[in-house]
Amino acid sequence: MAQAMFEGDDRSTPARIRDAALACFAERGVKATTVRQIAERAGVSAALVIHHFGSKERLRSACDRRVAALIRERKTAVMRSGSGLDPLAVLRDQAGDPPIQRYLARTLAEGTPEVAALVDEMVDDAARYVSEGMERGVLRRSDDPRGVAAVLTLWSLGAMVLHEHVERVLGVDLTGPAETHATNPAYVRPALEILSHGLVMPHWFDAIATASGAGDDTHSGSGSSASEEDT
Amino acid sequence: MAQAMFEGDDRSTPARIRDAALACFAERGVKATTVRQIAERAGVSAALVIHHFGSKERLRSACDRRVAALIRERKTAVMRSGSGLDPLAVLRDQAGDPPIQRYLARTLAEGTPEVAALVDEMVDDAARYVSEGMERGVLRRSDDPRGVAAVLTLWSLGAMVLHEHVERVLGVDLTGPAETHATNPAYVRPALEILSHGLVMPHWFDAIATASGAGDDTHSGSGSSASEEDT
DNA sequence: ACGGCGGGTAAACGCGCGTTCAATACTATA
DNA sequence: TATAGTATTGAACGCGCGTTTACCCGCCGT
Repeated sequence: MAQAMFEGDDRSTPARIRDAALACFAERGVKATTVRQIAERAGVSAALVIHHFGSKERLRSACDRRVAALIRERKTAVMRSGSGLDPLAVLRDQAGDPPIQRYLARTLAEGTPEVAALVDEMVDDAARYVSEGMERGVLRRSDDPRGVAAVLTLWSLGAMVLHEHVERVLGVDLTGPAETHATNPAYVRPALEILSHGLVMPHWFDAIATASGAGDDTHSGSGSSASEEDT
Repeated sequence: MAQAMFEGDDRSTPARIRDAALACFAERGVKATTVRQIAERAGVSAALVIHHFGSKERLRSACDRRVAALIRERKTAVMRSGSGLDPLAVLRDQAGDPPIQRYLARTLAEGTPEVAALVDEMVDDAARYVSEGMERGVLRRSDDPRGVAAVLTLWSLGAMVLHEHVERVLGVDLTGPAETHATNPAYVRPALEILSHGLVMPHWFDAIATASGAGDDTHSGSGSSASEEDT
């Protein structure tokens, strides 16, 4: 009874239940959400939730597919508009309701096949966009454009999963609406700095790369000490 | 009875229980782990687990503190050895047992105060190391060294949380022992490339930065369209 | 010898979960 | 109007959870 059906709610009952589940999963996580909570939010009985979806697990799967569908739908528009480098751009401006970003932040680490497929698609899209950017001279060339795209995508999604820490450390809520963080320098500025100018000085890069064996695909063990690499 | 006590196990019973819980939490997650599973793994009864720790939640808190302690202990050694730029370096080489990395990967997104404090410390350490690197001319200068360090740390930890996706996409297990991935080019190479050479060409960086408002701390709204920025 | 005490346990308790069931309200077709 | 079928429900079921209880046993000080 917490959120009874509005008169003008034209969604079907299964759709309303699914959206209620989506919101609950996003707020509390899947395991911490009970079927009764979902039912209450959708303004129906717990029995009806099971009647329409068979089980909580299948409802969760329906939510996964719903999120994937919404993102795919939005993706074409975003890529057409030209900012395909940023996987988070696809997630932004989803009008916050249903809360897709928080749902993904909760689900990305849980390893469902639907989400895995979605991540794979994001990497593919990013790879396409990175390659294109390199050909057009916007991005620096690389031997491994797909690797670059993958790392880029995973870093972005990782930051989204850790949004709580990002907010505490930098004061930026990555799961909020775009305008609250897309122009917020606290996160964007350092990220842009790193991605454009780079961080390590070129001279030192060579030393690090050869020492860690990453500068040579057919590297020898190099028997190095504790000196490590990457971020 | 799955893993009864060895004769030569000199750990106290509470310590054995805590380590068993650590392993279970790392493998299955906290909510999915039952007190009885922990008890069985430690070779004791479920009642004894509660007797020693009061509740499952306080046992979990003890695990958090244990992990934090192990990392802090290792930290000084790693920083002394000179590779403080990489927060993952601190997590590596923990001898895999107990599985600290997987525990953190599970816990980083769950928002306990102990882990939050640990992340804050990692950011502080990275900030110190980044500033030092800039002064020594190893790293490129920045107006916001702490922001750079924070983004770096969060990207690394995010990749660790998404280790499952990293492994599927790039074939690198970030939660495994160091030698399996520290020299694996699939992840390290693109990451190093981005961090050293940068990605976006300098000429384009200015355009992006001003368009997104990140190039100016006292920026005007710029009323931009869908064109976004960052990773 | 013995009493108490701390480590340890088996059994049970109560709760809340996902799910099932039998019955009711509603709607459309014949 | 009768009938079939679907949407929806309250109540209950069974299970497994975290936790509690009552009890046991071996050791140590006296």
